[in-house]
Amino acid sequence: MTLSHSSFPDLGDGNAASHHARTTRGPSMADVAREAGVSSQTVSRVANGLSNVEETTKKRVLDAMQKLGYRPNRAARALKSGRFKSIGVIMFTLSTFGNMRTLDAIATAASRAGYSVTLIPLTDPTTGKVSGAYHQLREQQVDGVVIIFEAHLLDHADIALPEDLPAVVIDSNAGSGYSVVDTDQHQGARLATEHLLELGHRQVWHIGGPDSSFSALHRAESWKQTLEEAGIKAPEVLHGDWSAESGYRIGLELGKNPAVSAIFAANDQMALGAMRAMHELGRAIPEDVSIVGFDDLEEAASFWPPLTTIRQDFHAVGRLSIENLLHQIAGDTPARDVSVPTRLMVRKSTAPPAPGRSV
Amino acid sequence: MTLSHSSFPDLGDGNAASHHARTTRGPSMADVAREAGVSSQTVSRVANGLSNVEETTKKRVLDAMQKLGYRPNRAARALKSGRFKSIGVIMFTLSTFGNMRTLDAIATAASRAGYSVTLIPLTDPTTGKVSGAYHQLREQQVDGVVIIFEAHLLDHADIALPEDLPAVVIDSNAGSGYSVVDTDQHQGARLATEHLLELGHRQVWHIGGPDSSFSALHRAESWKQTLEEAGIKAPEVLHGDWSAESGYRIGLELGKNPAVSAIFAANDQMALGAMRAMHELGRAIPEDVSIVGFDDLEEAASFWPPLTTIRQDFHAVGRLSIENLLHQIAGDTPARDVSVPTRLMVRKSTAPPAPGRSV
DNA sequence: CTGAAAGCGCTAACAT
DNA sequence: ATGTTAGCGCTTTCAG
Repeated sequence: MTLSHSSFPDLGDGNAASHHARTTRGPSMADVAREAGVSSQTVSRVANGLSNVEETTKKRVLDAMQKLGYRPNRAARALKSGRFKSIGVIMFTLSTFGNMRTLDAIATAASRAGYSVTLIPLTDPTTGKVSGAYHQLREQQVDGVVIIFEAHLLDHADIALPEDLPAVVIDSNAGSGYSVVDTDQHQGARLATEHLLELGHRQVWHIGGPDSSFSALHRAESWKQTLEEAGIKAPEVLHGDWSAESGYRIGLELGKNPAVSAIFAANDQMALGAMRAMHELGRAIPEDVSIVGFDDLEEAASFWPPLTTIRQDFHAVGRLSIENLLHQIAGDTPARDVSVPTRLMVRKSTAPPAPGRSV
Repeated sequence: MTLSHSSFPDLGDGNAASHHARTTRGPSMADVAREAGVSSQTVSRVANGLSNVEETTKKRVLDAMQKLGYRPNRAARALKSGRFKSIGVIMFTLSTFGNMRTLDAIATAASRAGYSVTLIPLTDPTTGKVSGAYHQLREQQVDGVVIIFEAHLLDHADIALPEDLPAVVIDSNAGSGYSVVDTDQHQGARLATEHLLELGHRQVWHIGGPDSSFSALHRAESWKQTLEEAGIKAPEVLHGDWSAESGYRIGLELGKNPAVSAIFAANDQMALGAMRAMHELGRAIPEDVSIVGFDDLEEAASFWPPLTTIRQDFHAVGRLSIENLLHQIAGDTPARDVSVPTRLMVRKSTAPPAPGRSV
């Protein structure tokens, strides 16, 4: 592996040892134009891939660009055109598995389309409050934004976007006026619940996310509905906070009740916590109690026992968000709401109930 | 929760229903200047917080800004000044816990300093190859870059940076000419190994990361050295690929050997995989074999049993990178290399060896 | 198909 | 302490 500084093609001399860095400017269109013996206009046309340039001229320009190592100046382009080839990502926290997967996909899809991605952290680190996103955005110079929600952090937040700024929200239920891209929470929760029911369990308990989260809400709703369609009255939702710790706490309660044979946790972390509780309580998984998670973390297959869970396609969510946003930027009207299906991953944490153990 | 479009302060009329969005431009310095009855230069001075403006004038300008809802145009500023108030983050994959945590800290620290963060995905998604970072960067308009390494992906990559571009590399051993900020891998691995030794284990096996990774290399070196200092000849390193799956595979081998009573895995995922292997093999943790990880994932405390591991302070790594980079951008010469210490988190996966079991 | 002119919004350099 | 001038590198508009 090497990692080396390389000098600029057009600079043979030593460093300026100046105080403020980045004094160097690369070649401009004018330089290329001079080199190629054309007007800078023509260079611009070539740079933007416009059609009406003769082949031979085009080649001359391209050669000149190559020779000088020309790179367009985005600032100048933005200043003039009002477009930035940049999309902003507004998020509250990066440190969740789903968000980072999604961001990864966003970055990849955006870069493929020639857009750069700017992170816009919304919580003002100094005050801890959500601060004027609106103003931030006017300043940030982006052509559109993707908003990744952490609903439970948002109770008191108004995110007011400039009216003409294309936006996509990644979260179910974002409300008025926005394109929404999200995992199909309903379908996922139904898959999980039906799996347990089909195994022969007569009741399924649910460890839910915080009740301020829309994803959590939808998963709980769908779990309840699936149960009711099977003629089962759903028990109360036990609300965790997505953390393994909270799943552990709730799992301890649930585990003490011998009637509990099947648990659907709203994410893999809480499922992990619940499994730990069962281990401590001496309840065997899956013999005594079956557990299903949601997300399919990388590690879920290595939990003990390997966790049956619902796989979310975060990559698709990210990719489709950008697709949608790019359409909006181009002035098209894309599909308003996009729902990404999930898949049930059956592993070792679920099995039919032990005979005579369930209610 | 509300999420609403808000109209521009200076626009009362309806939408233009135009094709290409973002036709609206906010008020410029000239507008503010007119409103306040001063020259746009004075507005610029106020906007940049320069000292030499009279209080009353300053207030007039501030009021005008407020009234018009003025926001500076970064593109114009960048075009003129050659500085962008933006830092680039070059990374190969977002989808690891550590990288994400680090990125989070970077975004926070940068934003606090008034810098925005631009993601620069280095692997060209279309070709899958590492493509001209150099050119990307010249185009991206950033004042500096933080490079987050995944060394094992980098075997054939030359990252050539413009010579005068401030840069910080997050990885031990990055080589020539760069500021390096990283977790103190040596200290961490020593902590882990010593912990096992102090418990009374006579030998410690090591599940290492891929041998193309510098972090993995350093952890392995330090493990070996610690062992040798205790008069123990270290066994061969078993190389995984950071995944839980690889830890499981290696754990299966290790577990079959009754002499193995203590394992140090180079990350928590591999430790998790090794634990799964022990469970399947019927080797009790920690009674039969002790396991130590590295990273301290959020979930590590909820593994079964809760994992003893080395906590990395990713947040500090991110924050210090930005600190260092900002110094460079300002023209100062910051500390060249920064090492962030780790902490041993003792949980339930380690214990003294069962009597008569170790070699 | 190509070029000339104008100006996007800002700041650096020089007046006053 | 404030204003004037010039121009960053590009694209848009209009002429040829």
